[in-house]
Amino acid sequence: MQELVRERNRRGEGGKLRADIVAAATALLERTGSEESVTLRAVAREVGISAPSIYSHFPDREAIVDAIVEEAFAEFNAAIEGATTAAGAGPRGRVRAGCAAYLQFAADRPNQYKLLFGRQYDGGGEIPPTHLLSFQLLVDGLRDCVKAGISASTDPAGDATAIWVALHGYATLHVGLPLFPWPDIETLLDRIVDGLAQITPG
Amino acid sequence: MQELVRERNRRGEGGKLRADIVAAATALLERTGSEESVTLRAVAREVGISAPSIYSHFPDREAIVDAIVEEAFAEFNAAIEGATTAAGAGPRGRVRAGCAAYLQFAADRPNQYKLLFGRQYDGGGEIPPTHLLSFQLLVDGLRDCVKAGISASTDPAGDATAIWVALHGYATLHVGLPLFPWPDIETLLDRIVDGLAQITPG
DNA sequence: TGTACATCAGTGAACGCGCGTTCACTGATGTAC
DNA sequence: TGTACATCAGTGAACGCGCGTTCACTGATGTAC
Repeated sequence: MQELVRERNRRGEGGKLRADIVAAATALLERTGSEESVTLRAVAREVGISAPSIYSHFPDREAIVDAIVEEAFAEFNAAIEGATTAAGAGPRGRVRAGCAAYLQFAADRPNQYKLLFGRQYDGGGEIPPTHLLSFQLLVDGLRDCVKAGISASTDPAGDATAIWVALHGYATLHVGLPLFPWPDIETLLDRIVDGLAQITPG
Repeated sequence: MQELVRERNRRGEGGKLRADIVAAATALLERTGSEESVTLRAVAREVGISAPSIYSHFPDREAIVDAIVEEAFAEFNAAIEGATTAAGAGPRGRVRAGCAAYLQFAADRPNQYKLLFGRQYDGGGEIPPTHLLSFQLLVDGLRDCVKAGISASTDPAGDATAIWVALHGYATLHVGLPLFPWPDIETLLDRIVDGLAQITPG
């Protein structure tokens, strides 16, 4: 709970406050563990401004949360994409690296992850592509494995879904149940990827 | 929001109110979708009593939630155990039936399911056996598959963990993302069980 | 170069709300004599 | 069978709290003349 008084921005630099608000809200979310405790007043306290100041940059509390989600998805996608497209690995290696990065993000920022994929989403008639980029990369990866002759999959999208739910399940259960006798993460990842992508042995 | 006035219990029947409170709280949770909205006052409204009446039966708000969890786990475990021990199926059939019942419970009562496995649990030094009964049944089921010679698993507990996270991931993602092009649930279950339990083809 | 002024980046006080919890109580119901 | 009384199953009013949001404002900073 830092109660520092912020220095006022220069004229024309009011926009800086917006970024500070999102950063503070993100920190608050990660620290407190729940979206509900990212209150408008708590965010203001964290930034070191008065509560009404937030209304210059966000129409209401929910808009702050939306901004956290947007920024978190950007960083999440960048992490997965970066790991997946890293050179020097075959198609299975790229899929594995993407899955590992997925779990790494969830482990590093569990509450941001929970916000990304733990909320109800039924608005807008269609899921924004940003939300499915990691899934899309996974489907592409499985297709590459099939092309390379190392996967027996006849339905890469369906198998990618199976892998995705396994990753999501591990990401959320592992955080909530740290006392469970979890197997080694590398072993578990191998089993999930090889078992569900139908990687041919040998 | 029923605002009905409850009939006062007879003497010696005060205990009935406890059950009514838990039932109302559970209904409220399932209807509103979040634990936070199961407030003491909302529960009282739902039952049709005044807020202070709850203190005869629960020391505080959290105790109500704990009671929901306890009851929900009992019913969840009964559902899985019932499906698993149903006669007339081989070891793989029993595992599959248990997994199907797991997903059925999560689909029927998503918010109770979320409360069971979506919360942080690090208290008490050890996870209560009630919370892991379904997992234990799954491990036993995989062992039976190995014994029957239809699974190549060398680590039933580890493979059961992989299956569990996949089930959990599907249960939670499916509820939150209904617009996603989900594959047929039976197909997905087959892939998860056969792929991760290392069921030998044929 | 000096000054009036517009604008920008905020603030402080107040509102109504629902919350958890405490307190002193009430009135029906069963029981002892 | 009648009645005084204890007990039980609740109630109504009040508290302090943090919340989201609105309102009228302030004071520093840059700009036009």
